Amino acid sequence: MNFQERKQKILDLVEKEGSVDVKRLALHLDISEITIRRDLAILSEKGMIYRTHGGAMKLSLAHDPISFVQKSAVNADKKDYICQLAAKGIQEGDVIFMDCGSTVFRLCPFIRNMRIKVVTNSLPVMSQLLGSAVSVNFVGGEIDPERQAAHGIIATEHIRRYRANKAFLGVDGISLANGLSAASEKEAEITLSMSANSHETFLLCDSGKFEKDRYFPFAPLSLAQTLITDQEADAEIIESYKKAGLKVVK
Amino acid sequence: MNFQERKQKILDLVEKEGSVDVKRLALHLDISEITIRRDLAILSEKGMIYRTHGGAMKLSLAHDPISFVQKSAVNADKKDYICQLAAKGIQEGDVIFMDCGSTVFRLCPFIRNMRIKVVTNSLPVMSQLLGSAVSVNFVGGEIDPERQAAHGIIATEHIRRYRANKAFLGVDGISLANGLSAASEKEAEITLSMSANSHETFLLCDSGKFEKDRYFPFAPLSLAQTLITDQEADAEIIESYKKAGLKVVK
DNA sequence: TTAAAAATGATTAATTTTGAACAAAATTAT
DNA sequence: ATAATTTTGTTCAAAATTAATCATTTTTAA
Repeated sequence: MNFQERKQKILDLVEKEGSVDVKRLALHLDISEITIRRDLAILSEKGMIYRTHGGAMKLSLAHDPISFVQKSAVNADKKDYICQLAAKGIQEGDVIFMDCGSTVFRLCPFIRNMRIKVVTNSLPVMSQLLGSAVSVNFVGGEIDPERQAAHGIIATEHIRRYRANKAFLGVDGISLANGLSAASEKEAEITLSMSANSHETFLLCDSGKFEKDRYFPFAPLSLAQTLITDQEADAEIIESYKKAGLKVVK
Repeated sequence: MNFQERKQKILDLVEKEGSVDVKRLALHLDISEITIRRDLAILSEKGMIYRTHGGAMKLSLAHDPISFVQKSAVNADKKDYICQLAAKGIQEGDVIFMDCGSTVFRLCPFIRNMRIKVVTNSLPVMSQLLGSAVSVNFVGGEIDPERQAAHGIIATEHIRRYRANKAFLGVDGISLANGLSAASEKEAEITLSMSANSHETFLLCDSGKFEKDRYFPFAPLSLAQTLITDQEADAEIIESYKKAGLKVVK
């Protein structure tokens, strides 16, 4: 295995994983650590990776959205389960909306290899899907650094310019009495416009949010056609949502 | 087995496997290693394969895609000098356009602490400015993964919605005869609309691009009011640009 | 046929790459 | 803050690869 081949593998791994460490590379490529270090030194010299203590990182956009990745790790299992179900509802050629929720974000790995168009206002989603088979359309507007997403008049106008088959949206709360609720007006606005401009709306919502109302109730349950949730969801509550007209997948 | 036959087999193998090594080729083609080396030297001389230590590999695998950050590091000194000058032209409260050129990208560190609004179609620029004092407005649209930026109808429409004091734009070529030229139609479109919607247009252009024409000439010199360049710029050329109406800063 | 030219192989020296050992620097834990 | 650990840089030696030189074989052409 010569330098060129190692270089390929290292770069691939850095691209795929976001970061690598010397030990694992040495083991994986079956070569000494000192050589890996030399390789990394060359690659970072060329500006192709960012050298860290003990390894290297992807440079470019990787920095900021990483913080989001960690946040989305709360209830990761449930969210992944939900996303895996959601991905089954997507076909090649689809045009889909994805909002800036942390559950929706976890849909990315499941759709990277699909030839679909994604319209999103979420920076982390875009970052995850760039360079994949997915064609990404980012919703423009003022960027909220905290939410890592675009919101506002221009963003909703942008969304209105497009027509999607499916919208995959997160909500912060859902209840029979007050419908869907969000933690901020801004997010609600995006949810509404994405839903309005897509043929079918999927709600990605873990069971922990059932019968919880958040700061800003903004829509009836009927905004969505399908609710995708996890297996711990209470049967009785599900039944009541079904009666309200939602198709529930779990 | 003569050279022509070996050449064919070597090329086939390189194509199929991606990479080959001298030892195996010598064994496989039943010929000495030195001959294989000579063959590889000829093939690589002709640019048909990439010679590595101990073997050879496919050109496409050996050549690595230059990342944006890496590209921006070419002529970094000149670019930084230009950007430092450009930053002096920015005041608190300004609304500025920044395009997706690699020179413009390097303006980011100089403006991070300014309370201004930046409208940009460049992902790296946005990434650099997020979390700083700058308020970032990202131009939406289809994201070109290679250029790391948004282009197209929706992007230009988005730009038209805003009015900026100043536009900081890169060009790929500039000449007295043919004006400004770009490497792609898409980039030219963005440059034009940013310039049209800002009060003053600054061209950030290192002297290496003077009197060079690129693929797509798209505007006369008069599109910009000010040209910011480096100190190595030829005095005579500068004089001619000044006569054409440009204010030149260096 | 026979000399000249070209291609190949063998040997050896030079170069490049890799690995090992250890001190210096940086990071982490106490 | 201090000690322990990890990571890194440096130096040197070993191994692998290549380049150079020259002899041998094969091909070419008069």
